[in-house]
Amino acid sequence: MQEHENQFRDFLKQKGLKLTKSRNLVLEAAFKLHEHFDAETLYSHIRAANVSLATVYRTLPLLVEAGLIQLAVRSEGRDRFEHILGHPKHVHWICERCKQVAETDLSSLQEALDAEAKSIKFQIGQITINITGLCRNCSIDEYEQD
Amino acid sequence: MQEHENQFRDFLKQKGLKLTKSRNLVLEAAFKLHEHFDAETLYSHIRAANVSLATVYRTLPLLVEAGLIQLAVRSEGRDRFEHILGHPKHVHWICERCKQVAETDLSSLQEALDAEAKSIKFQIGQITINITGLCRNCSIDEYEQD
DNA sequence: GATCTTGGTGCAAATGATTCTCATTAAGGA
DNA sequence: TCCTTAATGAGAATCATTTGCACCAAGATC
Ligand SMILES: [Mn+2]
Ligand SMILES: [Mn+2]
Ligand SMILES: [Zn+2]
Ligand SMILES: [Zn+2]
Repeated sequence: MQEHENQFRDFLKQKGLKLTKSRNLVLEAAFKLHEHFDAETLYSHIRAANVSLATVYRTLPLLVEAGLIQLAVRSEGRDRFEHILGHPKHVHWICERCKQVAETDLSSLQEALDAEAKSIKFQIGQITINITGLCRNCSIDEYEQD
Repeated sequence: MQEHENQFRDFLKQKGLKLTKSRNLVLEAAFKLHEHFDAETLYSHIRAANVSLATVYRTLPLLVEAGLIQLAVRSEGRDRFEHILGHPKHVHWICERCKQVAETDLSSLQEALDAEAKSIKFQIGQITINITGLCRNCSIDEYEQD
């Protein structure tokens, strides 16, 4: 039994919700993927098991509330998530030109954020640090174009 | 003539776009408001001048590209923006319970981010740091509830 | 394990923010 | 002032996400 399964079960029990076959499939799909995913992607991985897209949409916020996944970015009009467990906090560097998303460790910023949170007495749930701009390749291209 | 007007005019000229009455009204509305705003809000402030909602939506990305405004948060399904000029970079502390958004200065993090950017040769455009969780009041409430 | 209560599910229709189409207008360079 | 062409208003179209509803299945109880 994986840790995320335990965590989800505990979360549901504590909320008086049921652990269903469909919810479990959504969870498993989310942890099988190791990149950002949207609802449709998750759905494509489990539709064969007769899980509806609506249920995927209904389960996603549960996983977020359980602290298992989080919204990573929103691109092309769709919300893209990523699982959290086993995936250390990171910064997203989003290239506006090629749309690629790079990640770097967040630890160098963590301390400053925690201090700030403490001073305003804010209880941190999730941290999103997304930086848009030009990746190395694309800023080189820009230069050459002029 | 305000600085944002100059900046917008220059941006448009450099892109070969026209400075129209409607675009100017959108710009002015965005800088008259000093909180986060969505397209509909902007629209409500200038609809009397016969500016269409479509034009508001068309102008918003121009203002973003011009570096005059940026996406602040997405809440209740709507994109909310904020103007940048005269509004130093800041972190958003978003309470999941009361939905209030507090802001703190970003300068303590700026240095670490710049160093990181330099090392991966990423040219920073905009920085979004949004932290969700519980604000002081709401975390007190949670405690009392149990 | 059978029963019961209640939330969960699939499916299809609804919603709503954002985008697009198109006929008409107006920047702004010549 | 004239001309070219992008921009605009109005409304229709998109499409990710949400909902309503009739049936189903967790999981608590006995
Ligand atoms: Mn990520
Ligand atoms: Mn802000
Ligand atoms: Zn790139
Ligand atoms: Zn709060």
